[in-house]
Amino acid sequence: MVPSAPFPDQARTLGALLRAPYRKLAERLYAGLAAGGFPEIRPAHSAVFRHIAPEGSRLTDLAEQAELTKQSMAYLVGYLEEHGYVSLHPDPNDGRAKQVRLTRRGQAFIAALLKASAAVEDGLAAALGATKLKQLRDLLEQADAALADDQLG
Amino acid sequence: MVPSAPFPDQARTLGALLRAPYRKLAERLYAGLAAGGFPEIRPAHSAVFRHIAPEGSRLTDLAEQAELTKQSMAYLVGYLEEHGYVSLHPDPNDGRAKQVRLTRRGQAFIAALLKASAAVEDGLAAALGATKLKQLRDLLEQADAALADDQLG
DNA sequence: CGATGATAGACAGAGTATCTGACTACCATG
DNA sequence: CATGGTAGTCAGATACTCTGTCTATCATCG
Repeated sequence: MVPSAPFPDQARTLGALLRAPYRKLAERLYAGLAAGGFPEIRPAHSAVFRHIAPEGSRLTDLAEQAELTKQSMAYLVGYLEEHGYVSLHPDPNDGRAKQVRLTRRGQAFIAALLKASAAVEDGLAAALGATKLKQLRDLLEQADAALADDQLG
Repeated sequence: MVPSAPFPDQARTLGALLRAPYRKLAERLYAGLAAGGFPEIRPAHSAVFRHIAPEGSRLTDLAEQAELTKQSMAYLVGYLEEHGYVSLHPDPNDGRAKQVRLTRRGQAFIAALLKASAAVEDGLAAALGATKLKQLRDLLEQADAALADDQLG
């Protein structure tokens, strides 16, 4: 028996409502990707894949877009390089900089990720209906935009 | 200039759509709580506060509800005890077990958290409209329930 | 063109949040 | 009361993030 919690359902915070499905989704997704041939990729690495440009990105740019420090991004990129998902090249226009580029394997991972994500969404569309799923997406975008606004309480 | 990313807006995964507002919300919330007198509480500690029963909970129960190992939960609870948010008591019915109870400070923190969360939601209601916020909450719950279902693709 | 300040990235070290494995003390059942 | 299960601890590892510091390179200005 689970005793009453101090956060009754009516009072579930929006944070809790956002976190719960996110966790489940991420777990499902990365378990599927691991089973599908990409076992070394973990959720944190999406910070790289989400922002890397097709023509290659500089470490500092990746860090800034992901809102991480350069050191943290270097840690993630180093791991991905070791495992063959990205390659590093000197930037011809800046002797200090390195370009991070996706390898074929990195591109294959992104394709698999998008496919796996679409599969989960299809399952969700089957459960909720496509209309509701679209609504959810739209509302999440609107909420995110509102939360990015510093005016907010 | 930000170069084109391989995840165009149309293709933003649901995971990305869930994570972005969650991160912003959590940052806003915990920054506010830190400023409001609870600087030592971090998001991970919500695993304790979310599940602890008013009459006290056993460590193992907390761990199970939060889907963490006993060791991880012990780590979080130990920190909260050090900082005066919970107290530990022997379980009168089981010599092996300990009850974790909220102190007044712990109760005050939960009250502040709920208040701060409500404030953010009010801001969001002002930005989106109360109807949309309610819809978002409902859809998140439905999506979470669907994701908990193992049948899902 | 050379000095000065800013930027890209690397190196060292730390802290948080999780895990696994092995252990002790206690409970429950036969 | 022996045997097996459960509650919690101890030890150690890993992942991911940070701060501080440093070198090499770039950009600008006199």
